[in-house]
Amino acid sequence: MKAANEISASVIGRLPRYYRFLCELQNDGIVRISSGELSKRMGFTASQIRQDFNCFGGFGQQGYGYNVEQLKNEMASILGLSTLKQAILIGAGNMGRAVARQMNFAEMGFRLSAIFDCDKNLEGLKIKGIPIRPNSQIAEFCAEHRPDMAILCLPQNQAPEVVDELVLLGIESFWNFSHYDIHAKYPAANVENVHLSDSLMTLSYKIKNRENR
Amino acid sequence: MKAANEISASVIGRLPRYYRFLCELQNDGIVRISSGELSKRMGFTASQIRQDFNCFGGFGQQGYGYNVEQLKNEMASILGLSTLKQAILIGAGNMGRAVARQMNFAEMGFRLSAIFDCDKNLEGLKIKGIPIRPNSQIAEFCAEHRPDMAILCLPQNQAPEVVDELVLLGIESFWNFSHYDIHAKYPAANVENVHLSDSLMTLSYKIKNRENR
DNA sequence: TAGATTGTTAATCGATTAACAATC
DNA sequence: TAGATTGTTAATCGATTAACAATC
Repeated sequence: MKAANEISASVIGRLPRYYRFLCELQNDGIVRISSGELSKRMGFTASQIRQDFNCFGGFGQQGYGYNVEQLKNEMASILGLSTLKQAILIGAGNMGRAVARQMNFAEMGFRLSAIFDCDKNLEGLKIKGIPIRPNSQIAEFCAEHRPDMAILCLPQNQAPEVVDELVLLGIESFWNFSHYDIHAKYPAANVENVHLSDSLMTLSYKIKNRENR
Repeated sequence: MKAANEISASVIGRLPRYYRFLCELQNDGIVRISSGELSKRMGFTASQIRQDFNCFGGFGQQGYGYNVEQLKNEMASILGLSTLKQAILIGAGNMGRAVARQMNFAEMGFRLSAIFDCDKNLEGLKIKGIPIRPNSQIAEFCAEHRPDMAILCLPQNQAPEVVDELVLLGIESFWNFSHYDIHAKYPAANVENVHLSDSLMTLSYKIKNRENR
C-alpha cells in the first residue's frame, strides 16, 4: 500500500484496463480469478498484476485469488468513478459532437452539464438534450455551477484564450483534444491529452517499419 | 544509430511530439535550435532529446545545434509520413464521422479511400466526398484497392467479425477506436488503440487524487 | 492437511539523466 | 582560437520480472 502521490504513472495507466477486463469478467459471470489467469487474458505478467494491486492494498486471498466483483469495485473506487464530476464541453465541432454523443459519461461518474461554441449559428441547438451556448456565457455558467473539468474540442488557435479564462474561473482539470500544450503554461493543471494525430503518426511509423515475416 | 526493430516504444511515442514542435518552430521562422532550448519548450531533458535523435543517427552539429527544417524532415521520414498509405474506415457513427472529417490524413501521408457502415440507411451518403458503402462490399473493395490499414470506429460487439474478415483480406494495421482487443487474437497485427474511456478514467483518477495546494 | 495463490522482497532489465570528450 | 553544443559513455533511477515465504 502506497500513498496516492507515489503511485507511478505506469501503474495508473493500467488501471482503466483492469477495470474494463473486470467488468467483462463479471458480465461473463466469472466470480473469482487468479493473477495467472488474468495475466493470460490481459497480456500483463502475473507478477505485475499483483504488484499493481498491492500499490492499493491487497485485494486477494492466498490460495484463492481475487473476487471479480470486489476487485472491480475497488478499481472503480480507486479511479473515482463513483464520485460525481461535472464537466463542460468547449467546442461543438466534429470531435466535440462525437465525444458528447458517444461517451457514456454517467458510467464513469461524469455529468456533462453544458456545451459551448463560439459559432453563434449553433446557439440553441441541442446535443443529447444539452443546448449549445455561446462562449460569452462560460464565465457566468462556471460561477454558478462550478464544473470540475472542461473538455477541450476546439482549434489550437482558440485554445490559449479559453484555457486562460477557464483557469481563472477555477477549473483545474482538462480533457484536452486540442494540440495546445496546457501544461507548458499551467504546470499545476490536471491534464489528460488525447492527441489523435500523434496516435496516427505512431501507426504510420509502425506501418513503415513493419517486420515482414 | 540503432536498427529499426530495437527502437523502444518509449522513443517512438515521443517522435510525433518532436515532429509537431518542429513544425511549429519552422512556422515561427526559427532556423536552428539546440537540445537545451528544445528541452525548455518541450519539457523533455536535453539529454533525452539527444539520446532519442541518436537512435536514428546524429542530425546535429557540435557547437551549433540542429537545423529545424532538416530535423523536421528527418522526423517526417522516420515516421513514414511521406509514404502513401491507403486507409479505409469501418463505422460511420459519431466517432467515425468525426475522425473522417477532422483528421488531416493527407498531411501524414494517409489517403482515406473508402467508408463502410453496416447501416443500410447510410448507404450512398457522403463524408468529405467519400460515399458510405455497406459492409458487404468490404471484401471486393479490399481485393481491388489493397488498403494498408483500417480505422475501426464500430461497436465492440461488431468488431471481432469485421477484424477477422479484414485480416483474411490481408490488412495488417489497425487504428482501433473500439474496445475490442485485436492483439489478443492477432498478436502479429499492427495496432494503435485509441481508448477514449481509458483516457477519461485516468483523468477521473487524477481529479480524485488531486493534490490540494 | 495439501495445493494453490497471494503479498512481498530481491534480482533484473531498461529507460532516463549526468558527465564529458569530441568537434564544429 | 574560444565557446557552444553535440554524440556517446557511464551512472542512476525506476519499472518489471522472478522467487519464495506466508497463508488461505
